[in-house]
Parts: sequence; C-alpha cells; structure tokens
Amino acid sequence: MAERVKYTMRDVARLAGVSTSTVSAVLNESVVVSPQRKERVMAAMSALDYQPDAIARSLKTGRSNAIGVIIPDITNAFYPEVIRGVELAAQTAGYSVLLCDSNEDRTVEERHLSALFSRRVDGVILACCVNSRASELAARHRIPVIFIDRLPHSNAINSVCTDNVAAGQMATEHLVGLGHKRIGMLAGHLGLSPHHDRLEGFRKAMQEAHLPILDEYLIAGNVQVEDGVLAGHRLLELPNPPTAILASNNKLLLGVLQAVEERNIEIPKDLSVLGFDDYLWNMHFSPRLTAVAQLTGEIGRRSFELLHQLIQNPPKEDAAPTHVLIPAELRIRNSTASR
Amino acid sequence: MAERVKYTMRDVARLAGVSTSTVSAVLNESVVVSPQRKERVMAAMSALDYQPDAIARSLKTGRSNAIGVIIPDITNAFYPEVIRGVELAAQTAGYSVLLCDSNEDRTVEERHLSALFSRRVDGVILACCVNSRASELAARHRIPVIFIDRLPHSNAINSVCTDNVAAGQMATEHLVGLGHKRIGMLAGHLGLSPHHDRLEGFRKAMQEAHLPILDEYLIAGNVQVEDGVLAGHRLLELPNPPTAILASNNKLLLGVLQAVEERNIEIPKDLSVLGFDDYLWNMHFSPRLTAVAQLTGEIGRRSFELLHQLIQNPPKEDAAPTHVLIPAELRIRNSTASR
DNA sequence: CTTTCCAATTGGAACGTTATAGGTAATACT
DNA sequence: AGTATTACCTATAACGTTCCAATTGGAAAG
Repeated sequence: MAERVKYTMRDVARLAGVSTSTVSAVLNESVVVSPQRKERVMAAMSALDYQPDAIARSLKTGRSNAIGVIIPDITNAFYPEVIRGVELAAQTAGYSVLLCDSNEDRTVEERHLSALFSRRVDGVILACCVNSRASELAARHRIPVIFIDRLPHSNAINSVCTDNVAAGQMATEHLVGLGHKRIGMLAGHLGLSPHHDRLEGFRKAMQEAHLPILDEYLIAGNVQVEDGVLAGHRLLELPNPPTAILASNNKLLLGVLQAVEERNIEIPKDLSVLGFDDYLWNMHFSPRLTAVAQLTGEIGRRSFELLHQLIQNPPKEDAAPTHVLIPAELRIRNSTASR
Repeated sequence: MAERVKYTMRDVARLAGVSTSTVSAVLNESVVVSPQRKERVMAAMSALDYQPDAIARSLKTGRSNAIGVIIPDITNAFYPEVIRGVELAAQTAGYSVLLCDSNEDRTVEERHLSALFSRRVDGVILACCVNSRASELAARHRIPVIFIDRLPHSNAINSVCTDNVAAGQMATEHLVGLGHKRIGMLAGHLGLSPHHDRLEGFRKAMQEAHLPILDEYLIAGNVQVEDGVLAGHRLLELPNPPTAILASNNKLLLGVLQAVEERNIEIPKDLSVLGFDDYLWNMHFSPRLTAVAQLTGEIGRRSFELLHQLIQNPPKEDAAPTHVLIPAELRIRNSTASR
C-alpha cells in the first residue's frame, strides 16, 4: 500500500473522490458527513495509511496540543516520578510533552522557555530555578504556566505542590512524639520554597511542643551529599548533640548517614534520622529509612489537569490564580525510635 | 513595547520598511543583506520582541528541529541519566526533545511513535519494549531511529548501547578473580537484550575459567524487587548455595539484599553480591555496593550525535546501520570479597 | 411545476514562514 | 553608448491544514 512516504489530505480526498473539506470534516467530526462518504473517506485514509500533519494543523488552529515541562535536574529522582504523572495525564488528553532540563541555571531556563513559546506550546509546567523570572516572561506571552514543587516569591502564579509546611511539621511531630527534645535539622537551601517551608513547619511543631529551637542545631546552605556529610559531623560533634536529625532532602540524608557511619553511631539506638522524599531504596536500606513521602505522581497529574483547564477556558486577566496543595505522607520505618 | 501578544514577520517587515523576504534572510542568514538594512531589521525585531514561529517554519521547511525519545519507564533511574545526556546534546544543537513513556507496553509505544511521526519529528531515540515493531514502522516513514539500551532481534537498526556481554564477563571475572567458584546469577528477563547479553558474558567468563555453570544457580524471569527476593531465597536455601550472586539489574539486587537480610547472612563475609547499574545510593549502602556501571550520559550523548548525523545526511537505502558499543565500568566497593 | 428550504458538500482564503525566480539599480567592461 | 556583471531586494507561490461562505441537489410545500 503506502508506497509514497507521506500522503496529504489532498491524496485522501482524490482517492475518495471528495474535497479536502470533507476529509477534514470526517477527521474532526466538525460538521456532519453522510455515512456513505464518511465510509469512503475512512477507507481511503487507511488505504494510504494517512496520518494528519500536526504541524500544519497547529499552524491553522493556533494550538499545538503540546505542553512544555521544565525541571532543574532530571537526575533528581523526584522529577521523573512527577514527569510520569504529567505524561500519563497528557497522553490520555492527547497532548505531547516537550521536556527541558534547566540544570538549575536561570539563563538556561529562560532559553528553554522562549524555545517553548516559539514552538507555540499551549502551556508550561515548571519547577523553577532560584530567582526565576519565568513568571514575567510567560505573562507577556499570555501562555498559562503551572509552577510545581518550587514556587517563586510572587503569589500571582498558578501552582501545584506538596504542603511542605505541614510536611515539616508532621516530620517534627513524629520525632517529638517519640520523646525527642533535641532535634537538629539540615534545612537545605532556604532560597528554595520547599526547604524554606519545611523549616517553617519544623519551627511550628517545636513551638507548639514548647521545645527550644537552637541555632546550632539548624544548618542551612546547600543540598548535596557532601553538604550533608559536613553538616552531619558538625551536629554530631556538638558537646550536646541532637538525638534526632531531620534532613530536608534525600541527598542531605545520605550525607548524614555517611557521617553517622564514620562515627560508629547506631541508628536508631543512638540517633533517629528522617528525611524527605521516599524512594525505592529507602525501604531497603538498613535500617529501613523513615521518610516523609511526596505524592509525586499526584503532583504531576494534578498539574497537568490544572494546566489543561486553563488552556481550555483561559481565565480573565484579573482572575485569581489557583494554588493546589498536595498532602505529604509520613512513612514510619526503622530509622526513628523513641528516646 | 511588545503590546500585542504575537508579532509576525510582516509586522517586523512593516516596521523596518522592508519585505518579509528580507526579514527571513536576516533571520536565516540565507542570502546577503546590506548592513544598514540588517541593522534596521534587527532593531525592529527587538523592538517588537519578535519570536519566529517554529510551527510555520517547520511546515515550510519540512524539518521540525525536534526529536522524540521513547523509553519504557522513566521511573527507572537509568533512563533519566540517559535522557539528560540526550537533552544536553540536543539543546546545544538547537533541538527540542519530545519525551514519551511507553510503560513497557508495545501498543503504547506504537501510539507514541505515530504521534511523533505526525508531529514530523526529525528522528527518534528509542528504548523499546519486548517484541517491538518500531523498526518496521519507522522504516515505512523513512524517519531515522536510534535504538538504545534494549535492541530488537533484527540487526538492521542503528543502535547505541552498553557492551553488555563484556559487562557480564567483567563482573563474573571479578568474582572469579576473588576466588569464587559457585556463582549464581539472577539473569532477569531474557527477552530483553541487556539481560540476555549479560548472561552470555557470564557464561563466557565461567567457561574460560573452566567453572561449571549449574542450572540451579541461574534464575531468569522477571526484574522486579519481589522477583529478586524470591530468587535470592531460592539460591540461598540450596543445599550447596552459591558464594557469590550476580544480579542483572538494580531492582533484583535490592531483592537479593532483602533476602540476605531476612536470612541473617553477612555480606561480604558469607556472600559476595554485585549488580548492574550504579546509582548514588549504591555507595551509601552498608556495605557499599560493588556494581558494573553503565556510562549513561555517554549513551545519551552518543545516541543524539548519531541521530543528528543521520538527520543531516540521510544514508542510502542500502547503507549498513551503525552500532555503537559503550564500555561498562566495574566499580569495586565492599559487597564483594575474596573467598 | 415552481418555489422554498435545508442538509450535505465544496472552493478558497487564510495561518506564518521559506525559497525561488525575477526585478532594479549601480558599476564595470567592450 | 550599449551591454554585462554584480549586488540587493521583493513578489509570490508554496507547505498541509481548517473553516467560513457559497453552492448544490433533493425533498417538501405551495
């Protein structure tokens, strides 16, 4: 059959003995076509193995049925899970996903953004870099953007993310409930909203439990494994070290674990340890690691849903943005124990 | 400035007092334009914040400057690393990446593939499902495809993947070199080329060492953690159990580790254990896990390079396909010890 | 046997680019 | 002076769709 590489609507029309308008009508079910003709057109389409040209369609309709997803580092296991949620939802809605990795670099993020605009994506889902200006750029193009995971300071944005304040509070309350009073926290990069919020949750829980928040128990800064190792040692060599440590992300947690091992401290006997984000291997570590899990797939799904909705009925200029908060989930395993 | 949402080449042309042809020429540097006019056009472009419409351009030129990437499961940490390599290379070459997850389902894979063709991607990078028919589909559309990681049976394809036979052999030789004679292997799904090849490498190494390959030491089938647990127990409860176990992927390894823990066996004193793929947490496990690492970023980079090359000068109908083999890397840590 | 009406069908003009062929001046060569 | 040559520049026809306005051909009504 399909001997030529690419057949167009004209070819189908010719073969079926109808006009291209009719073929288009059959394809889009936009206007009624008599059963016989519809039949003929369908036959012709499958005889030629005709595939409509999405590019041409986009040019005409002004809609691409594609969305962009920009994330700072696909190597961070959190994002692939989110992407999967987005992808699944997008797929069932007939959308394609353009994936971009900004590598935590604001200028790369902006470059990706304008490439996406140039491709006329219908919307963008974005986990932004520090000091992102994405919001302004998008507003100028009137393209809907959903911020996920990390939120910029401005509140005039649509967002889907974990309720990190509640998550931080929940984690801390778990430790408090186990009888811990001296709790340390590796708070991560406070310029990033998740870390900032988790610290706030920590503070809230400590205050409500009437426990003191000691400056030397709080270490903020970077978020890599090495930073966790350093901070872990700093906490553990304190004259009066914490009996529990909360790490604001998974890499910091790995760092703490390394520091702990280097000092021959036993978890959870001597020290309780707990981190954010829960991955497969967390439950295969020894001890199995207690963690506050984010519902990553849900974040992905919800953010596509919200975006899709904004695409289909664009809100008025002055409409209030939507903020979706996804609850986190405490998964108690063996790295935390009562004091 | 940019008061209207979207400006076209006509707007720029009007403002600069030239024809659209000239604007196009400036944009593409296709024909020489006098310095003064070029200046004027550039000024007009930035005054309007003009962004060329990639869709219209694609329609005209027949090239989209986009590639598709289809993978079976983005949640498997191997793929994000590969994707990052692809993305980086694509980005510098001015290509966008359309990401699709086939969820290990052949029909989904095919749906994605035709969506990509419909979007007129310039090429596809594909880690295929079992029994994939992607090769035939792509050939019919004359769109170049690079198979990565998993190769279909046919040899008439372009591919970039780890030299898994050598990798399996290397892993086995490491164990043999440590004095192990009774070596078990969780071989994974033999319908997938990496697993199949690693087993072949294992066989080769055992034969060359004149060691017997015992049927009861070889367990193939599925590739999930549970499968690893089951297989681990089966090996360890053998009257004469292996002294070393090779797991053909990371999840199987996690399963083995769980079985080991449930039986209170000590690694590496009682049993040496080693897996394929090396992730961050491998080196933070206790004991730190020996692994055969794949150069994931390199696989991504090379596959884009090869694809780009095929896009730029399409090979003749009967040209031989290219196969790129990337070496693996043995990273010796503390889960393997001499016997 | 007109006329009216409605549903089914089609022609053709966009959408925003690129590329080719042709046009126009200015300069260089007989 | 007439003709080539050069160097820019532009008009215009695509690319493959969609969609509106216009057309057609019956059937129903007069």
